[in-house]
Amino acid sequence: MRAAAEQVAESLRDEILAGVFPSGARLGEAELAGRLSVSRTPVREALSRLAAEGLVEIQPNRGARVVTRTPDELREIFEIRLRLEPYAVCRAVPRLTARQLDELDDLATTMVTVGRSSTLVDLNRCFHGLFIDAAGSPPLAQALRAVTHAAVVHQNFHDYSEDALDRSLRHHVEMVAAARAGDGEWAEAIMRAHLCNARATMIGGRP
Amino acid sequence: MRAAAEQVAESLRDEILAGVFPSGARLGEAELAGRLSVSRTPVREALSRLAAEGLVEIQPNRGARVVTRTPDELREIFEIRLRLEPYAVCRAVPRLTARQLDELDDLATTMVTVGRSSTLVDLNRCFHGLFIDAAGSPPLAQALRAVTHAAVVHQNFHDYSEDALDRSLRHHVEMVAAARAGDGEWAEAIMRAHLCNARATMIGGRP
DNA sequence: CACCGCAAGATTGCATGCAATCCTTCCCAC
DNA sequence: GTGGGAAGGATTGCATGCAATCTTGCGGTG
Repeated sequence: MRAAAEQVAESLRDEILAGVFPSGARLGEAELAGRLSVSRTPVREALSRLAAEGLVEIQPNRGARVVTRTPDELREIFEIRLRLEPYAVCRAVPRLTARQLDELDDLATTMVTVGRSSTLVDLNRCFHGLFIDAAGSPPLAQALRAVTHAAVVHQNFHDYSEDALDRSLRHHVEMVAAARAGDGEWAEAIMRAHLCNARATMIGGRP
Repeated sequence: MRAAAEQVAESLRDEILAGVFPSGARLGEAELAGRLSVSRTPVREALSRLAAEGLVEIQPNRGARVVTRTPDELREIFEIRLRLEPYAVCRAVPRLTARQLDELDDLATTMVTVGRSSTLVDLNRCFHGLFIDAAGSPPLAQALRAVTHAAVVHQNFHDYSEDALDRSLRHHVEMVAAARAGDGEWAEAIMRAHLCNARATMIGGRP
């Protein structure tokens, strides 16, 4: 993409995922343009892009807002992730380099030590993102990022019970073990459990 | 989206999916703006949008082109569809109205009669799109449209063998029967076979 | 007191203009 | 004859300006 627009999009994406803009926050073009010292044109382009990524929604003549998902949509997003992300992990395992394995190890162990901090969601995003990238399938990565991003916006680990959070972190560690063992099937199974655990705690039990 | 930009995007989307612009065709901003009697601004916005939809790819300072997928990417797109579209059909079946069932019937039977015409791909797109919409899950629809669009660009039924095309059309009819019976499991199974059949003929046998 | 209509301010949508980058082609040196 | 390089044209990227639309606050009316 274009340099300035790319920078604006990246900055906005980071800030939205970091929670700087809460869900539903209004994103005025002029305000963003002023904040980043660019014209409104690249801002509009970035907003368009983020809208397609599922991070913001644009209403004609009414501006852009950070997306708000209904509980139903959140549940659906997990259904999609459950069907794609385990597959991505299975594909990724045989392609992981030693360097990437170490990085995953770092992320998993760090997440255990940092506890409930704001960096936890960042580390989690990196962890899942690394697997998605390592799957080596641009279409898969595109499809998954759209839904994982949308989920992350509403995920801050605050809702996790002590038990659920503990399980989630152990899943990461176990997934790295499975990856080191080269067992894609194992890693895929853990990812499936990982997402079910997340779904149960985020959405609540089956109604 | 904005009125003019929306119109440009829709027009471009239709023309790309209709094959007016072949895969890899250059999409100059000035040319498109002139053709549709708008300024370059909405054209740029539409191209950005279509890029996010996976229909075109934008290279910085080098303009936009209709996407070209490698065989590997096409194969991956089918892997994604195989994991999402049967699920979408299963969800859609209990939600289909009588009117939608009739429409599906029309589409399926029409596709049998028209034979290998250029409208076949359009009808096919409507058929699959109706199921996707009827699933009633915006995130699922978004994820699926991105990959199905990209696949349609490279799909013109020319590569289908007589047998494969026959199977494909019968699948549609059977899917409608399953939907009328309210049997989501049945419809889901046929959709899975339908996609495997398409994958086999479009990609070729397993290497 | 509540509700509807209206006008001013604010914001978005599009057109246009200019600078930056890329592609083409021609020329020159080897 | 071939390869490298530079100038010209063409195209993209961004900034700015203006018209159209929406939001907000106020006044009037029932």
